[in-house]
Amino acid sequence: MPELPEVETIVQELQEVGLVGRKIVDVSVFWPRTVAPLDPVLFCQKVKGQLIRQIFRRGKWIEIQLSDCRLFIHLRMTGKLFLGKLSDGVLKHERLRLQFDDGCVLHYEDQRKFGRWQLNASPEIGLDPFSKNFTWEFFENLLVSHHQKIKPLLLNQRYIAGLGNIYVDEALWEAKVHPMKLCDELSTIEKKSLFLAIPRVLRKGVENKGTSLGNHRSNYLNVNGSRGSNQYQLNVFRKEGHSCARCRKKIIKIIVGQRGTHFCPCCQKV
DNA sequence: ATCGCAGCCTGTACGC
DNA sequence: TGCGTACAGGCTGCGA
Repeated sequence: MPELPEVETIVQELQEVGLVGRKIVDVSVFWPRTVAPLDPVLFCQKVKGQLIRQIFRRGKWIEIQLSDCRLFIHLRMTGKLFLGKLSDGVLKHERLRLQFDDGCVLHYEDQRKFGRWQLNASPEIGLDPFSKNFTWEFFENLLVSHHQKIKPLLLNQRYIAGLGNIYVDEALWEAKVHPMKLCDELSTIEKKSLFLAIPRVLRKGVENKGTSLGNHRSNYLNVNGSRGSNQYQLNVFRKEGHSCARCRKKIIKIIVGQRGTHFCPCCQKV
């Protein structure tokens, strides 16, 4: 579920609520696979007693630097972090919790159990679109050296880290590129437009504190339980049947690389 | 190298 | 109302 803007918002909020500097005095793992392949008992032993030094985002990963190890969290589809109190009972979908020295608790909820907490195993992911190294040369070279549909390439975290289904559809619409167009067949104009659109749609997502679709609890929520507002700014994602904001033709939905894909058949031609 | 599919999970929406 | 099916913002591993 959470893509780069949602994870960035979560990391910012974890910093704002003062997680940095706190000491972890206890750890509970309610769904063992969350910390796989590590044994939950071992995981608790290693994390217990450590101080939170710093919190970063790397693509869709949250990296928490502890006194003498690093914690990498991937929220996948339904992972959420909430701050609570020691007295809180175990929440319905709570899979893990960290307890701090001041009585605060960090709850990790994950309805579908896909999320992962890893110790030290640094994820092998590509360039973050906000990094200095995300240059036109890098992007252009990436596209011309692969013969595949543009959308699956943009979703591949080994190349570019942070884009997911929502922001890829939005970036392709902004750049007027058909999601099934082969990436080594994009024109220079299309490649340049896409190169600019990717950071732009992500930046807008961060400014709006993420996209919270629908209204049930499996959707993305910020650390304080509030919703982002980027869902009100989307142009194509889950907008099938709506009019394109540019040309007024109907947005349609197809499947590309096994993922629901929304685009304007008039603005985005193969 | 790339593609398509199953699998990992739970819950919701929708058709009958 | 109930049941079955499809689908969901992610990612991996497998065979073709």
